[in-house]
Amino acid sequence: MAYRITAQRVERDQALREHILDCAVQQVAEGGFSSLTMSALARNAGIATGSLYRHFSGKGELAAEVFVKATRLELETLKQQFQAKGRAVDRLRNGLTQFAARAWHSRQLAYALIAEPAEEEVETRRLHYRQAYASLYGELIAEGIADGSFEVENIPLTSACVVGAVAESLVGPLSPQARADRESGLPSESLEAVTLAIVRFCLRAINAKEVP
Amino acid sequence: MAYRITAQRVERDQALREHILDCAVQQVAEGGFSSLTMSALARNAGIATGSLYRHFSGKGELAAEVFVKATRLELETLKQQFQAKGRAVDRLRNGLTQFAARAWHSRQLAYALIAEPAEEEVETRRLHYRQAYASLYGELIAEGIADGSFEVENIPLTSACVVGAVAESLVGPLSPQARADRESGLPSESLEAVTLAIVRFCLRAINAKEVP
DNA sequence: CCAAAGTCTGAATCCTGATTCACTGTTGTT
DNA sequence: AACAACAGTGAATCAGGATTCAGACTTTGG
Repeated sequence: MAYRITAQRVERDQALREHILDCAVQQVAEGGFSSLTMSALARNAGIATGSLYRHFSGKGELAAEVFVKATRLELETLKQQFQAKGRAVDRLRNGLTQFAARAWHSRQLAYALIAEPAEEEVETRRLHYRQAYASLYGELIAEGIADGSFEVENIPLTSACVVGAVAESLVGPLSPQARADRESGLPSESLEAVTLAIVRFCLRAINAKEVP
Repeated sequence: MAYRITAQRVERDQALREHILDCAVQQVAEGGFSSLTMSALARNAGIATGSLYRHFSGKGELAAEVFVKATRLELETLKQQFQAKGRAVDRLRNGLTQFAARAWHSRQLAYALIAEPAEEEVETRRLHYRQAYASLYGELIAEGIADGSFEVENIPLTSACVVGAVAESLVGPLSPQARADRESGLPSESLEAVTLAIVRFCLRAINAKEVP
């Protein structure tokens, strides 16, 4: 016995793992999942490709963790808004507004998380997190129903619709295509217009008593 | 001069091209885009891989044409419903119902067209056709507004939301994940429940006077 | 029937990244 | 210090599917 995994080692490993993930998220934020190659990542992180495999079993797992790390943040942020105090309508409106704004301000990342084709493992997580988003909307909708400000029959399906509506109305404006259009001078919707439309659409869809 | 492209040849070429596309669509309908490989397709179509390249410049173009062929059919079908005679509400309801039913009955294909990751060229078309769907909804909504049965401020964005809501509520139930769940005995929503939820959601979102 | 101009074939090749692994560097124990 | 056990390196290898291309075969016009 001449070697033991010391606490220091464990810490370093964790730190390095985080460092790798941070670099990976940044890479995705800048060039989407398609730009996330093992060699580029290794270069960015300042280590050898082989070393990546000490921390992740393979590309799929890595990409999935990147997705989860970034998505979880969005989910938590939304959750916080939804679980604040105040009326359900206001919380929903604030949450949606903030979500759209965040997506707007890091388009590439938002597009990558919402719609960019990626590894099977990422798609699995995507489905899972869409469910999670739906549940979040579902809870809030249920509260709104309870206090009489919303009216919805099938909460899970309605929630799915909301997730879809939000995603689609954002992905259009966020897509690489739209970016190309924008750069070639075509006019496009502003954040404010998109936000307003989404909020109205969703509030009406769930029969909110009060719509801006 | 000892060879000329005769009419017969042209016909044969067109027929073969269609045959290849038909086989490709069928393959996608059975196993999604991921099952669409050049060699499998060649085998299915009864020709050599090299021959595929006489009809399509490459995999990307081929996949894109497959997508377009299948999607155009759905779009046309929906268009027909939307441009039938009758009140806008009814046309919208009928269109959505039919769209959902068609997706439900060929799940794998619907999933492939709506959400499966695929070649860049396919993604481009996907974006384009989502726009086309949105335009279709947009026209109908405009008509409904004109006759006073709907009320919407931003038609393009609202239409995008509708597209998203429909896609998401269908893709959930249609996804490979959901299929796995279903097969392992978990209960899931019925077509009727999904359709009703979608119709209600959309009609309310566009402020329809009459909601089932 | 022949030569010219195409078309078809499918095994061989190319491409693009992920993955491996023999070797070198580190760390912890005695 | 010396050794054992692990960690890091990155060029070489692998994987898997698209693409090519040198014949073999067809069609056309004379």
